Amino acid sequence: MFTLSEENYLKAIYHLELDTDKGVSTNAIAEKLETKASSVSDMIKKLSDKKVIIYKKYKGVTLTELGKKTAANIVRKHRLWEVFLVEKLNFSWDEVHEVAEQLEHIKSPKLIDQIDAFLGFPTHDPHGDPIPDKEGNLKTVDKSLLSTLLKNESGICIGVDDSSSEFLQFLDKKGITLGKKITILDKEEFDNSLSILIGEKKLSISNKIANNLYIKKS
Amino acid sequence: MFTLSEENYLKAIYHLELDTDKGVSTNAIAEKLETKASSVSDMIKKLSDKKVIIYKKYKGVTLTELGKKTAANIVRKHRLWEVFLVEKLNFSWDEVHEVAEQLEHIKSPKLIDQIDAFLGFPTHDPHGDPIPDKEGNLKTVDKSLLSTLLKNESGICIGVDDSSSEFLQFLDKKGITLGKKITILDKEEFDNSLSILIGEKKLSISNKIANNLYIKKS
DNA sequence: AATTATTTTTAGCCTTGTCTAAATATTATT
DNA sequence: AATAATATTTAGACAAGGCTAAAAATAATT
Ligand SMILES: [Mn+2]
Ligand SMILES: [Mn+2]
Ligand SMILES: [Mn+2]
Ligand SMILES: [Mn+2]
Repeated sequence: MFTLSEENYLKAIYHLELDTDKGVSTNAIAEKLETKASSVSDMIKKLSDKKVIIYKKYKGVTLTELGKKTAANIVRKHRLWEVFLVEKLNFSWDEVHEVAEQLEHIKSPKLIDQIDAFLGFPTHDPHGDPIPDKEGNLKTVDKSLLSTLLKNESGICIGVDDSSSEFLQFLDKKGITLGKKITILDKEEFDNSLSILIGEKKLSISNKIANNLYIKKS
Repeated sequence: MFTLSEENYLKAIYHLELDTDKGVSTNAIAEKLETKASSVSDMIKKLSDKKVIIYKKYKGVTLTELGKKTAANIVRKHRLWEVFLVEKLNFSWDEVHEVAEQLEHIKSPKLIDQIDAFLGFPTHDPHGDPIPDKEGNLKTVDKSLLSTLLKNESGICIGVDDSSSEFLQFLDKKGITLGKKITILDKEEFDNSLSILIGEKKLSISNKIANNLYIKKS
C-alpha cells in the first residue's frame, strides 16, 4: 500500500499537524525528516495523488481522513513495539526508539493485534505517549510542562517531550521516572531553575529539563 | 551494512548452496527469488564487490566466510521470529513465513538476542528447521524423507520440506504434527502411496506428501 | 567438429527516492 | 509600493534495483 518512505513522511506530517492549526510547511517536514525541501516537494505530489494529503502549491499540507488513519496506525505500531521491547525484552526506555522505527513498518495486522493483546492492551508507551486505538483515535490527556508549575504545586510525572536517549539517560541518573510524584519546592528567578521534591529526594533541575517533562497536576 | 535486497540474495544463495557442491547458478538464484537472470547478474557484481561471494563469470557463485555468516544470521533471525510468532503470539505454523520474511531484516543485535533468550534458546523453528547459532553454525540432524522408509519402519516426524501454507494446512487437517511417531504399515507399489500409523490413527497418504515430510528413524 | 540449444552477461530503459542549483512565489522590511 | 529575504517548487542529475531484448559464452546434439 505505502512504501517505507511514504510511511515516514505520513508519520512526520501527522506529528507536525498536532503542533499547529495551519497546514504543515514543506520546510518543517524537511527539517523533521532531515532531508531537503525539494525532496519533500516531490513526495508531497505522490502523497497527494494517493489521496492521503491535501496539497495546495505554496500552502502547506494537511492529512485527509485516510492519511490520518494511516499515520496513526504507524504511530500505534511504533508505540506498541516500544512497550513490548521494554516490558518483555529488557530494553530500557532510551534504547527502544531506533528499533521501533524499523518495526513500525512491518505489515501484518494480526501481528500488531497479537502484540497488543500480549501486552494487555497498554494505553501509553514507555515515554508516556498515548497509543492510538485501531481506528486511529488518540485520547489526549491534559498535561503541563513541569516548568509551568508554580511553587508548592505538585503532580505526577507522566511523560517526556524530548525522548532522545541522552535526555532519558539523564533522567535515569537523577532517578526521575514516569509515575513519580513531583512537588515544586522553589523556583529561582534569574535562571528559572527549580528545586523539586521527587519521592523522598530533593533535586535541583535546570529550566531546560523542566521544559521537557510533562506533569499531570494534582 | 547490507540492503534488504542484498540480504535476500545472500539468503537465497545460502539455501541453494546447501543443495549442491558446485557453485550456485545465476538461473537458480533467479528462480528462487522470482526475478530475472539479468537482475541476478547485476546483483552478483555488487555482492562480489562487497566480498560476500566469489564470482567467476559464467561459473556459479559461492559464499565467502563473511557471506556465509551474514546469510546464516538472517536465517537465524527468520527462524527465531517464526518461533516467537507461534509460541507467544498464537500464530499457526502456516502463517508465520510471510511475516518472518519482513522481521528477518530488522537490524538490532540486542533485539534478536533478547528474543532468543525470551524463547528459551530454541534449537528448531516451527517447521523443524534448525536455528543457526550466533556464529552461524548449523547442527545438521540426520533426517529421512518419509517416502524412503520401508514397511514396518518407524520414526518421529521432525520436519517438512515444503513449508507452503497449503501443505501445512493439509498436515493440520490430517493431524500430522511435528513430534508424532509414524509407522509404515504398508506401501503400495503402483502409486507409491503409504498406509501409516500416526499416534492412534491409521492414515493413507500419497507419495507427494511422503516426499515432503522428514522423519528421524527410530 | 559443427551446429543447436541453453545459460549468462551486457546494453539500454524505467521507477523510486534522493540531491544541487536555479527559478518562482510568498512574506517581511523599508 | 518597491525591494529584500525567505520559502517553495522545478529542472536536471544520480544511485539502487528492476525489466526486456540482444549479444556472447557454454553445454548438448548431431
Ligand atoms: Mn519512539
Ligand atoms: Mn515513544
Ligand atoms: Mn520461513
Ligand atoms: Mn521455517
